[in-house]
Amino acid sequence: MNDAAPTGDELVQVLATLANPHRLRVVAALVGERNYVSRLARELGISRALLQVHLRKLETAGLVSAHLELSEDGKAMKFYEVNRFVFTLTPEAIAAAAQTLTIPDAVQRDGEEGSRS
Amino acid sequence: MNDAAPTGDELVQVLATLANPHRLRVVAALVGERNYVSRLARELGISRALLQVHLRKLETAGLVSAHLELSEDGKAMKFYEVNRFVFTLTPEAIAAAAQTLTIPDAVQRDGEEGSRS
DNA sequence: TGCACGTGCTAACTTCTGTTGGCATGTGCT
DNA sequence: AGCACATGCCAACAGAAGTTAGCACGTGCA
Repeated sequence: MNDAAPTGDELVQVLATLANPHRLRVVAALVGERNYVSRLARELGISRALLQVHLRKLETAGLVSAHLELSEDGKAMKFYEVNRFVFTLTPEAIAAAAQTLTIPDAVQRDGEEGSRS
Repeated sequence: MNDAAPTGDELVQVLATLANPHRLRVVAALVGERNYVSRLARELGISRALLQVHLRKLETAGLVSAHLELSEDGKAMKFYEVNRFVFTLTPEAIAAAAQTLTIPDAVQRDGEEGSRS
């Protein structure tokens, strides 16, 4: 989740996760200000159910992380915060990542093995 | 298409475009080696129709560019090559981009404009 | 003429994703 | 008890995206 070359699949996942206005806003809202689900949903003006889905995707991609906490009045609240990450997208970086993509399904011919850097 | 802060919508488009194994491979195949559609399709092992769709997306996102050329034997061939681009993905960059996202759909109420920060 | 090779397009199917709404759980306070 | 607020999950729909197959057009060459 750093600047080191990500695998193709990781890259695809991160990009797919970030390629969504809602999730971009979620990340933006979380920068420098951790928050819990319900409140975040209110601030962003979207439903909790929807936000949860997006948060889950972000978390799965490793872009945000969550931890459950108990507020003073005993309520369980799930706080989210953004992780530090840096992804640099250039043709070369993509070319490198593409070589580590898992094979769609088929051939993977023989003379091919030296694949992994 | 450079390192300068992209708008939210641009970012979303680029990320969505790159968030696909096939398109990653296409970009990879095009790095340092321009190619024409039919040949590229053969090399990648995918159908021309499919490749065309992906190439179009890549082109729309500004990641590759095409120009029609006539081969020596008079055949019209469409050559593609990758554009130079650099996108740096960090929480902060995303936060900045998110602010320039076009409104999802509805209200865009009046007192809303100075919204952020 | 017929084949090989290049281009482009579109209709149709399948699969994935986003989104909503409802219902369940739990707590503290009046 | 009833309300407000927190969490979680799931079924269902709508729409977007990926993919295939087939057709059109063009050229050069045996």
